[in-house]
Amino acid sequence: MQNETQASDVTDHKLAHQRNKKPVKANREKKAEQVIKPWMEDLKLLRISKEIRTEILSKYPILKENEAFRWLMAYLLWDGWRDKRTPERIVLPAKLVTFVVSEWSADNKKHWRQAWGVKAGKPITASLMFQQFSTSVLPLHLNPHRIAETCRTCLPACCNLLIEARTEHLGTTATCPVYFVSGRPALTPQHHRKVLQAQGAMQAAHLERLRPDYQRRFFWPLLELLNNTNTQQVSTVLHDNFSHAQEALSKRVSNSASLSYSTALLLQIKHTSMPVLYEPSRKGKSPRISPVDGSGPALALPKEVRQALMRGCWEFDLVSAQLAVVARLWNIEALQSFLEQACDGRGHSIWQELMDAAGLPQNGSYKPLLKEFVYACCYGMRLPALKDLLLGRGKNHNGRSVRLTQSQYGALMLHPLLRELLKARDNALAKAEQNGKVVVPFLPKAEQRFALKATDKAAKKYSNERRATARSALACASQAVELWLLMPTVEVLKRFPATQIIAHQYDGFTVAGPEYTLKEMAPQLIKAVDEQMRRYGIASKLDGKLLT
DNA sequence: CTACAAGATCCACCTGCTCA
DNA sequence: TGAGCAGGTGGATCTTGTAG
Repeated sequence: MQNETQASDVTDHKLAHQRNKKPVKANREKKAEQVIKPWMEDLKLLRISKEIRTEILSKYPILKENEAFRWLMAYLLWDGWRDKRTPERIVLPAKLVTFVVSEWSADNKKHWRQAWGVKAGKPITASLMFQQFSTSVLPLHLNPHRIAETCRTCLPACCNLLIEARTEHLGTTATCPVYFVSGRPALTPQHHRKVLQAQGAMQAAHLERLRPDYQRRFFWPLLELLNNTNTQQVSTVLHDNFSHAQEALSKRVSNSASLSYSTALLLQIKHTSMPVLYEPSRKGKSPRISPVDGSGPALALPKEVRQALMRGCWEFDLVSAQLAVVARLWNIEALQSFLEQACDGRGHSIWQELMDAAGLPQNGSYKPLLKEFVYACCYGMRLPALKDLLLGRGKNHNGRSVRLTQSQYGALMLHPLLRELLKARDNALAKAEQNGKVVVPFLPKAEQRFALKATDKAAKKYSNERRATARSALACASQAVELWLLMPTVEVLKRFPATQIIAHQYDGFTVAGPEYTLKEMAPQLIKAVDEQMRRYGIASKLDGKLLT
């Protein structure tokens, strides 16, 4: 440990003082343990070796001050101070550490500041502690709104489970990896049944909580389906594919920050067998259904990693969904017929068309840029900003290296489809501002109107800027349509009880199940959604493929 | 451009302590 | 008791990622 020497300077004399007071020579180590019995017992149960236990005591007598700190220390030591007899590692969330630190007394904080050479005024953060202990403990995600509550209730319970798990494994296996992720331990098989019951109850409780608000909404069946998944099946799929996902992650060319971010997410997914619960946006700004509290990370993984993680499942998504939706909502006939041809296989894709128009090479590297550009068009980005986006100026660059030249930009903007799109969206914006709402006639009656809302940014700084609110309403409207288009899948999925959705990503979803069942189901699913789209004149289709 | 989640970091502001 | 400063807190803004 790099900080041993620093800290021992501060605390050694205190310990010496204690010892001088009670000069019992018999067995210094044993005596030391007796003095701070309760937390030593905990450390024993956690199988921190005696060698380390006594070492901790001599270096950090201050440990016994706070109960929460005692546990934190045990976790950190487990990782940072490993020896032959304490080989395991704990992963714990950054927020949990921060929380525990916030429970420290002022003296305690002062002590550690000194020990670690932290400048006064600078908070003791989780990352700082991780640095100090040079561990591979990773900061993980927790919902900040719920963290305090989670920590208060979870911490003691988790510790008990941890102890139980390790006690049960004593003598049976040499190693017993127990991880703490999001404050929840991965459990031994012995606990599994209990956990499944608890998870079932959790899913039921979640649905009951949502019921009063959303039961009458058109997406309720989907919400019910998503929140009734069999977690065991999901975690089996993920567990089997974990090595593939790691491989995919290591192959991905990426900067180290995003790599460690993804690694942390992956670890969290691996070691939490929690059900993925979904709910509509909490802020009520979007009709989209997204995962809640801790289940989100699967969505935030880079696409290729996520696909590797779900190998063997079928992934379905709508082809250029938003574009097709706006073509319909804003009556852009040229775009509509172009997309129809592309879907039928008569034409080619819109991306290809635009790349050809701008004279861009067909190696796929420009597609993400174009995609971002086109969607930005759909959501009302103004011309100068659009130009900056394409020419690689301005801030929002997302680490992309490609950009268009001035002449490529000029050629692209001359494309008739694009001009139509821009014209139509300006009309739509103007109309929305004039009416104070956006109306989508083919949605269920109660769901047709979308009031103008300020975006987060606009609400803060430009609360009077009405354009921004019109943009947001347009976004909500087309996102609702997207959800509406997917609704027929619920009926189909219910006909195949062996299958289930293991991830829902706004315009698509991933379905797990037996291979032959999936194969049989896929065409029916695609047919159902395509019918829905034909009914409303949306020029898109459901694309399904087996992830390999 | 929209929406979402979580983490890191900075800074304004508040609290509470010391000393004259 | 008020001036001045140290230390802590919470909000804003940035970042990462996802989906269109």
